[in-house]
Amino acid sequence: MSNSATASIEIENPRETFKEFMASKGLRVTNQRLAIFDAAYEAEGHFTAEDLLDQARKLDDSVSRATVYRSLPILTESGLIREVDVGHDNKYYLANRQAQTFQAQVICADCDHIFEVDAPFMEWYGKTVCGKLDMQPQSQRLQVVAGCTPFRATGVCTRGFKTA
Amino acid sequence: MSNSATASIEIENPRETFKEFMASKGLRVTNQRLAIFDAAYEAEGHFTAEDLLDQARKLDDSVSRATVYRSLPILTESGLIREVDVGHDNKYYLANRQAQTFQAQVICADCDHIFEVDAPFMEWYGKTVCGKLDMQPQSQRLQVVAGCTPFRATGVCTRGFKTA
DNA sequence: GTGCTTGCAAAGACTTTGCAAACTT
DNA sequence: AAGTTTGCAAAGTCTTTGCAAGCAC
Repeated sequence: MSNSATASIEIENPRETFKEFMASKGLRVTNQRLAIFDAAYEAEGHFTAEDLLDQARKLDDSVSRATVYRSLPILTESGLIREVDVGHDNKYYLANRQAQTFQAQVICADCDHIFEVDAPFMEWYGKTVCGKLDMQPQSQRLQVVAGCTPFRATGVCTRGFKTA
Repeated sequence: MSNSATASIEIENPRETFKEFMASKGLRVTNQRLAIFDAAYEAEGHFTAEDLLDQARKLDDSVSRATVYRSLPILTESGLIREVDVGHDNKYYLANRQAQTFQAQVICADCDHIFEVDAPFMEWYGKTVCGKLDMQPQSQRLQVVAGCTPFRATGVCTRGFKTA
């Protein structure tokens, strides 16, 4: 799926990077923050704040919901996780294992799974449109909601994501 | 800004169209629903549910917040208004005066104004990506958050949108 | 008259915040 | 020791919902 020439620099040691980020910002390295970080990087795909709380508590049962909500902005600011807002529902988050460039999302209307897809032209688009408006792009997002052809034909989610 | 070949069919009589839509769905034509519709079409640009409540009450002071929230899905389903979800904050809505095709949004990071921009290639993009995933596109959105060059240079919003 | 709609107020869902205790540096 | 950070619970924001009265058809 990702066979473009898009640069995709692997982040070597994300946990250390996170500690260094906190140190550089004068933030303290607490067990709760590390548990939340670890939980985020253990996750396979996208997760919500609530998912993250559940997983972080398995690593450190003192983690509270408040701390998760207070940590998410730190994690996103560090670039180690990305926020993915698909609207309507909650916000989703995603470990940024590769320092990815421009990604679009395809949201399955049948199983709600979120697919991440490279979309390098988003950068060009942002610059082009903003140039006309005398503005400077800061971020962009592109999302497609789509029905799953095999699911609708067979009634089964052949990709292994549950049907709800 | 909108000089593409995009088809842009003007809706002749939106108010009648709305009444017909309700009749066809077996929904009753109430004063409240009409006031909400009228308020939506009086609005210049984007508005929130709360904005709509305020304006609709000027036309019919019996309109309640609950009815606004209950009417918004009807209005969007009829195609007479569009929902624009820029994430984070509330949802915004917009009278669909022209039956517009594919539009992207540019959100000003300085004054929060939402610019609507034609982006016909979104359709192509949705089809292309979904084809690879064996899916069928239902809707798509493209949004760019951008800083305002003149505002940052002069400290004044030269477009006339307030500074916050 | 029938039953969809309404306003009200309460409930929900998700997130933020005040405060004293606990912890990092 | 100094000052952040934490958990808890309460508060906040936006939206939805139960119910009896009211209105469109």
